[in-house]
Amino acid sequence: MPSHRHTIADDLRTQITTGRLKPGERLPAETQLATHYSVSTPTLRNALALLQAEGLVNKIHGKGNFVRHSLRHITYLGGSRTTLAQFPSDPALRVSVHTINRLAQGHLATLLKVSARSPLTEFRRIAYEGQSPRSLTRIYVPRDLPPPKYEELAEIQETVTARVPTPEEASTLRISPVLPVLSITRVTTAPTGRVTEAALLTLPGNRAHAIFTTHPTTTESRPAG
Amino acid sequence: MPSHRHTIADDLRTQITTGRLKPGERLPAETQLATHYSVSTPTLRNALALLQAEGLVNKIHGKGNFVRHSLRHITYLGGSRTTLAQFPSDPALRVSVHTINRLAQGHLATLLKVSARSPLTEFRRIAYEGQSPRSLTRIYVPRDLPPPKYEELAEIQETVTARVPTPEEASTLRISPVLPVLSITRVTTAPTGRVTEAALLTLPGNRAHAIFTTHPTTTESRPAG
DNA sequence: GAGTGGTCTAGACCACCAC
DNA sequence: TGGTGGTCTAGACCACTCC
Repeated sequence: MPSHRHTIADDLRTQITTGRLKPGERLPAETQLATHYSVSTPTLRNALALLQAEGLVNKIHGKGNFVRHSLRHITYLGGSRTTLAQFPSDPALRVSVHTINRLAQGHLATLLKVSARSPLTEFRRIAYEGQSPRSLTRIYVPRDLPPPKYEELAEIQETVTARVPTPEEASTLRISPVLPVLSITRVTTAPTGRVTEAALLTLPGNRAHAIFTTHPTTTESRPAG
Repeated sequence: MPSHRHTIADDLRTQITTGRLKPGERLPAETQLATHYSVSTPTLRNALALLQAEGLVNKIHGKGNFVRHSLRHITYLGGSRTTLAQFPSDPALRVSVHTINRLAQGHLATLLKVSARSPLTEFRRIAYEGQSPRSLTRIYVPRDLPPPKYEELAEIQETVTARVPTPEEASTLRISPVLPVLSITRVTTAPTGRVTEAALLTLPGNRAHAIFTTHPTTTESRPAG
């Protein structure tokens, strides 16, 4: 016997995938849906939570539940030499940037190999596709370093994990707190050994992947095409 | 103002990470915890759901909530030339392997660039630390190919995603169905262009990360900006 | 201000596990 | 059989968005 929320989720999922509910369309209010399915509002919300975790429904506080536009899949290309100036290099995206001056501390200081309380600049970028946020990037650069010259990058190291978003990330990306996110920490090092930049990317797991390509034997480096 | 469930989760998380609650220990019953924190049982259960998603707590129906044993962190090193013979190269781990003969189909055929119904060998490996499974690897090789020579690998491509485990993966790895997993698809290609091997790794997100290191060569062109 | 979702309460009943 | 978690009810009040 499937639980109520699953039968409700199945019904709504069918309506979405068959196109009876169209992308961008607002679902009836949760109270109305609860009445329609003869369940309490928490139960109906649990059903919607399933669809959110699948990325089918986008819930906006104060506005309603919307059928997601099928967003383009996000492909993060590992090892690319772009830096903060070009980072989300897709011109089709709208990007907001906040710049914050702050001091290194804790994990961040370790990552950048600087001492605690040394000055940093933080760039907090959110990329939007239409109205939907699709990625959050926090970039940290030591403020006492000259802008890096890309020809002189010695190493790019990317660390990838899967986790649940922090409450802040969940609200920023408008995703469910239980939707896994792909978290990429990208540290670039100059030949001098100094870390020129650390970037923390958070991508919704249901529509993002990261690709890393290695050519072990040959030294030829062809751009991917 | 943080919500109740977060403050409760924070408190329990502190008790777990500081060792006041020890690995394997059973937490008080949910009704008792709800009384202790002066919240309703649904609210307390929401708090526990957060800890479950973080992998700190293991919930067993009819028995209780248990503090997870902390296992060693899993580091997946990207771009390594090891193949199925050496894959989880840690000798401290116990590894079980099942070998299955099967036919390519669907996504798997695409991945291996072979036609549907062409013969494959599947190696299904589970690595254990003590009694706890820690990783699941499924390796597929075309059966009509000679064993690859590692000197002749032309390309290793790794695709990384974050998602919730399939029910089968959750039970195999003994993790919560809502705990994110790091999923790595690793495809190796010979100079001939043939795919020699595809490996699907599933790692519990809360104790695994993947590291990719790139050393840009000076022959690469600077990205347009 | 009207309507929406976010969170929470204080229970209820059922399903699973061990004794 | 007793204790545990799984699911659900029928509300309540707060926070956000838009007009």
